This record gives sequence, structure tokens and C-alpha cells, in this order.
Amino acid sequence: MSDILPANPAQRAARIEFHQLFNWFASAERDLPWRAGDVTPWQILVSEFMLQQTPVARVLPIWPDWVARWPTPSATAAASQADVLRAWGKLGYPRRAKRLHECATVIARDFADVVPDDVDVLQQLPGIGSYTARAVASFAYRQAVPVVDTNVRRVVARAVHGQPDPGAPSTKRDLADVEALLPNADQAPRFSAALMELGAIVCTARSPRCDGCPLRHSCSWRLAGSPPGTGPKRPAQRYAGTDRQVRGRLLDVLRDNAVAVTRADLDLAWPADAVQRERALTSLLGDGLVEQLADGRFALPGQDRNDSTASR
DNA sequence: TAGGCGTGGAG
DNA sequence: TCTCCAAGCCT
Repeated sequence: MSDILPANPAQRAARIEFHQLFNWFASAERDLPWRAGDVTPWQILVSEFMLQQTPVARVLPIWPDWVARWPTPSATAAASQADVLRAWGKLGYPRRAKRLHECATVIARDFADVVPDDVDVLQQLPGIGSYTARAVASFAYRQAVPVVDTNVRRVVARAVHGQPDPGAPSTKRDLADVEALLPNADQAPRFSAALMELGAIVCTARSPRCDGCPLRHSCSWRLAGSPPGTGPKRPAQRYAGTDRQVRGRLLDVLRDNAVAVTRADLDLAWPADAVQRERALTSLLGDGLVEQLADGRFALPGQDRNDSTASR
């Protein structure tokens, strides 16, 4: 059927076997709750925030409770930052939670509580970059825009370009690559979802399951004999002992305490290195993820100061 | 544009 | 144990 070929005949040279891909997706698609039919654009946006650099398995237990508690931008905006940061829990990169809250505030205030459907408008919102803007436009609003995440980049690198791994990210080139593959309007969102799914569960970074790949007969990388990659692009990002770990420890203390804590409480979270601890705390204050009260204690921003020593 | 930013599971 | 990596964004 021509309707699932690339819209431009010249682009058909790009070797993605659409029928195979769609057929595979029809049976292999994971039953993820944010893909259900009654999910709103805002709730899809929430899932995209959570999925930024965080595996599906970790988002799965958080998202349903979150969207039940705060179903709309205005409901989210009405919550305190402290409540949002606690609900975010240990998903990681808590700045995302703060930006999600800011994003909700802007949408409630400036967009009548309706998530914008324009990629360029979306991308101006806090915490929304190229990928997230396009994911919302495509998955929530069914637009035929390219959606490029790390999975798509990897699948295209292999299936189309015959490379074991994607090159350095280049938004412009990556978008052009996927644009050239995109089927016509109706099929585009499902195509993007299928490509991402393929990258997530078959064409994986570490040990691709090529035997079960719907593109195995046309994949350029496969046809080239699956030459090995050259290792990670970005040098191993260590975690143990870094400021990020210290920030995580400090924030963990604050999440666990309903009342403001003292500096001594924070010292216990990272006793070994006072200099590093102070640096981490300063950066958290700078990021607006922690605030210091007039009495010197520390709390999550907007937290109730329901403590005996609080003057009021 | 390179590097900072959490966390934990898999190999 | 240790390394890699997971639906990125921001400066």
C-alpha cells in the first residue's frame, strides 16, 4: 500500500521496510499506560518529562499516581514545589521535576491550561527541548513531525547508514534524516513510536537482538556484517563520589523530612568531605531545588514550615 | 559544543 | 566489581 511509503518517491531509497516495521510493532508494542487512548496531551507531556534519560521501568510505577493526583497543568501548578519534588522521588535529575512544575505554571497562566500543539511554541517552554516538543506534537496531537530520540538515532544509524552507532548528535542533520523516512501524515506518529520501540527492545545499544528484528533483511549495518562500534562516545560518566551523588544524598534527606532540617542533619548525609558537601548544597540552592529559611535551616522550596521553632 | 545533571538495573 | 546506559535539557 503506497500510503505507508515515504511521501516523496525519491525518499523510498531510504531502506526502512515499513510493512515489516508496522507488522512487528502491532505484535511487539508494549502496553504502556501513557499510550492509552484516553490520555491527555498534558499527561503525555508528563510521561515525556519523566522518560528523559530515565528507563521505562522506573517511570511505570510513578506516572499513574502522578497524573491521578495532578491531572492538568493548573493542578500541577497549584502544588508546592516541595510536593512535586517528593512525588518525583528517586526518578533522578530532579531539575526535571522543577521544570515540569514551571512548565505547568506557564501553560496554566499563558495558554489557558491547554498544552500548545506547535513544536516551536512547545520548545520555548521550560524543560522542553527538540525531542519532547516533537513527541508531544506527534503522539498527543498526531502531527507528521520527525521525532528523534536516542533510539531513533541508533536505528537510523544502523538500518540506513550502516553504522554501528550514531555519530555525534546534530539536531539539524538528525531531523533531516528522519524527515526523509517519515511516511505520510496519518502514519507518521505510529511510525515514530515503532522506530523508538524497535530501538528500545530490539535494536539496543549493547546487545541488539537482530534475529528478531523486522528490518534484518534490509539493515545496512547487518548487510555490512555488523561491524563493531568503537565504544562510548562520551567518556564513562562516573557517579560514585561526584557532586551529583552528593546532591542526591542531600536532596534525599530533604525529601524524607516533612520539616526543615539543620545543617548538621545535612552533614550526616555526606560526612567525608565538607568542601564538596558545601559545594553541592550551594549548587542546589542555586538551582532552586533547596531553600534556606531565615533561621538557617534548609527545606525543599515551598515546603510548609510546620516546625516548633519556626517563628510565625 | 562539551560537560553537568540522579539513579539503579543489566551484563 | 565495574562499566555502560536509559523516550534529554540547558548553559
